[in-house]
Amino acid sequence: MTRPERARPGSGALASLPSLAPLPTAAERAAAVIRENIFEGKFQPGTALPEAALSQALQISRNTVREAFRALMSEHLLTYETHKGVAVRALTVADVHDIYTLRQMFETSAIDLLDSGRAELDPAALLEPVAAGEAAGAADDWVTAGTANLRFHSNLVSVHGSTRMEEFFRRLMTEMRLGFLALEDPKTFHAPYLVQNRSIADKIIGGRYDEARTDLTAYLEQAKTEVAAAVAKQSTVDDDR
Amino acid sequence: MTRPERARPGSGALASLPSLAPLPTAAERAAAVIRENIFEGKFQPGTALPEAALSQALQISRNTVREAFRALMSEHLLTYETHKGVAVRALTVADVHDIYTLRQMFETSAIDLLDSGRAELDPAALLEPVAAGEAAGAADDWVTAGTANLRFHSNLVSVHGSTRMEEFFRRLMTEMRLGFLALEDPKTFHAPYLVQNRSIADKIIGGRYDEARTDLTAYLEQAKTEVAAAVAKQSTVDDDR
DNA sequence: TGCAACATTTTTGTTCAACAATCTTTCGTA
DNA sequence: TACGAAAGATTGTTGAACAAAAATGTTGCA
Repeated sequence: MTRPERARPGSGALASLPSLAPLPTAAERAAAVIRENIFEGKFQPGTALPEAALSQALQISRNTVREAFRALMSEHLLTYETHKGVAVRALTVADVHDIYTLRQMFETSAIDLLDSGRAELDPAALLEPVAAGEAAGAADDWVTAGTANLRFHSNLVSVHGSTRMEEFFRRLMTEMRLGFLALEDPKTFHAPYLVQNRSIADKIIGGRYDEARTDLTAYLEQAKTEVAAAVAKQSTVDDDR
Repeated sequence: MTRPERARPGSGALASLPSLAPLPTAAERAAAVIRENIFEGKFQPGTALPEAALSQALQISRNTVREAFRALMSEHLLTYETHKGVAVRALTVADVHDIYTLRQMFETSAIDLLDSGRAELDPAALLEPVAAGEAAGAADDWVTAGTANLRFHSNLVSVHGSTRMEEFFRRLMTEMRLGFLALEDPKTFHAPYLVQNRSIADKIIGGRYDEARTDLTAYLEQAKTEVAAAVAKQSTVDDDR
């Protein structure tokens, strides 16, 4: 006998839940804490993170702090120089342009794939993040809204079916979150995109691929301009300090 | 007064020279040695690398060995599992397909860029690796020929002008070298591609982009089949051991 | 004052020995 | 043979220590 069908969270929704299983190693837990602090804005871009300070704050040995740093470096959240230690990554305007150029390439080619019938897409993969973004926006939680937004675009790229592309795109999304930190008013930035994501999702699902491509390209161009401006402003502020 | 013009190494040629400057930290030097051993075939794919053994062999402490491992993990040369340590990466057939799909995407879109005049290319960037490959082939040095081959394709992708794409493509090239390790007869594999690279380079430089695209696609398809077969064979051999 | 050379302090790079936690292997028993 | 417990090997982590490099502070001089 089968159990009655009941509503289940859409694709990707569970991914945003905090994992219940505690991370196995101290280094990973430390990395998680540091990562959290970066995205919370506690450790601002450009901030140096001395090993001794983190060792004391997290109550772990310096060697373990270093392991955590290595992990975050490979996530491109920290920069490193020999004998100078690590610092929270600060995006440059060139970074922002590079990132959006690649997003344009990966996302529009995903639509091409759908358009030509070489790939298929579960509508829920787009609708779930859109709905999650709208819900977060309604609750005035713009960090969650931003993350849902990124999940929308990641799921679109997933139609390529390439594990390496997904991994690479995840990296780009991580860097986007660093860029979001530079925004002065996240609400003003994110709110319009909630509407646009809904529209793009509908067009893709409805098979109106040309319109979707056009809208997406405009979307990315606009977002790039805004984030680049925010990052530029941030770097001038840093210089003044 | 100007010095007389004299022959200079073409673009990228110097990159293949061993760096004279010794690496600053012991961890980096250790990583270089391990990397070397992998590509020399001394550490074969799938081989576990115990920390204690490397520590003794390289005369460095276990902590430093771990730092070297971290670096190589982020280069995707080593795999890692908690409490199980690291092992030399062994490509799967799925990996090979994924890699060639992405190569196809990046390389043909580079030609598109040239075709539409949105980017330009220094002919030397293609001709130098082609010549280097031919020279290495003539000297029966198929490791160098393989590396020159990869440089040819990297330089093609460079026309995108995206630092992240270049970095990502370098990763793919590194993984290709892991795949080359599975080849039974490198000469039989590489020799035909020396000729094809020359032909593709000529067509690109000559503006015959459609032909170049066709040839390149055929090239990649053929190479994918061969490397996938070699990797498949290698994995069955490993299973038998 | 401005600046260059030197001395001091801080921070990173690395080692070592030790122990806890987790696999792997071995081996005795049912 | 199959199972499971004990023994052994390997990884995860610590803390202290010192060398080496970078950052900082100080002095002396033009």
